[in-house]
Amino acid sequence: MSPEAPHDISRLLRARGARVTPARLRVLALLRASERGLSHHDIEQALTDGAPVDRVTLYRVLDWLVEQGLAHKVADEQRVFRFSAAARDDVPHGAHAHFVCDDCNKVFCLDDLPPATPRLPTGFASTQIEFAIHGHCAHCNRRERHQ
Amino acid sequence: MSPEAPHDISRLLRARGARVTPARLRVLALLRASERGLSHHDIEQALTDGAPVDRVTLYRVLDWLVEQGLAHKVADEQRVFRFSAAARDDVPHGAHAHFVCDDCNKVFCLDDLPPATPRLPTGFASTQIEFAIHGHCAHCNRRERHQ
DNA sequence: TTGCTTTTGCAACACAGTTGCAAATACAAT
DNA sequence: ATTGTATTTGCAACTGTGTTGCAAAAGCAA
Repeated sequence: MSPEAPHDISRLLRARGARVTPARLRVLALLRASERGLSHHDIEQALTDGAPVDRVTLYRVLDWLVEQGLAHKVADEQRVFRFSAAARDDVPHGAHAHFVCDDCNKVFCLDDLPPATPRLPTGFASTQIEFAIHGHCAHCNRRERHQ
Repeated sequence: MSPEAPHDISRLLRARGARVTPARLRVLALLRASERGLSHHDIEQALTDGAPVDRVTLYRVLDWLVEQGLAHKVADEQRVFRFSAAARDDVPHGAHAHFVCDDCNKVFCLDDLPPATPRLPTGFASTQIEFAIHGHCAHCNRRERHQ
């Protein structure tokens, strides 16, 4: 993962008509540089440069990033939310399947997977389909084999 | 769902060399009679017959049932554990398909759903497929229409 | 009934995440 | 640059789910 200049991230935020704040810059940069899905706690620990970010602010920044489609939010096995940066040109969510690596907790978008709408019981109406495949990603598979 | 006699459940527990207690009987009977996954809170509410079950006891009974292979434990999107009775002849893992009502937040099991294993990028390995359809259930749809 | 082991109930705790609100600040308009 | 304003932040207190330790109660076998 090549490190990105703060300016790039800044432009990314501005392009969404959003305010560019240090917290958003730092958190998104961190997510984009990370090989793994990070928990709130992980991120709090990792943000050692500059002023410490308030717990609540961090929660809000993370939720905002998810809302903006810039990050993914998935609950891990210990039912703790883990966040990872979304792919650059991300399609609106619900339109594609996700791959969740149970080793590094990263979320990969599988754009070319059309989740076929199945038949539902009478009276049920579907608004969104969530399709997540769990397993081990290529990177973690490779690392596993070398041990 | 045909209701089961307490005696049947009792035999089921005894067959595992386990002690038959009221809490275990009532909780397992409830899970077996329910069509959807139940949260700890749901179960606490539902156990109106007889003496109220202690919070902690309920947690322990549920974990014990899971440990015994008599129940499944899954964290939902709101990171709350939901429990459901295990099928008699247990289907291979990863075949779970759910409908999540975004109004009442209940989870329905969709038995007859084809979880076709899709093709993954090279190096990726799938262990479990999570397929959740979000929308409005029949009950909430009806209620919505009457307002 | 006795005796031993498992299970229960209680109180207190741990931890992730949330809410309300006043102070700070990004940014646009002057 | 200065000002005005809506957004964002930081703090404190709170919610809800799940856990731990331990003494009392209950299941079950002899």
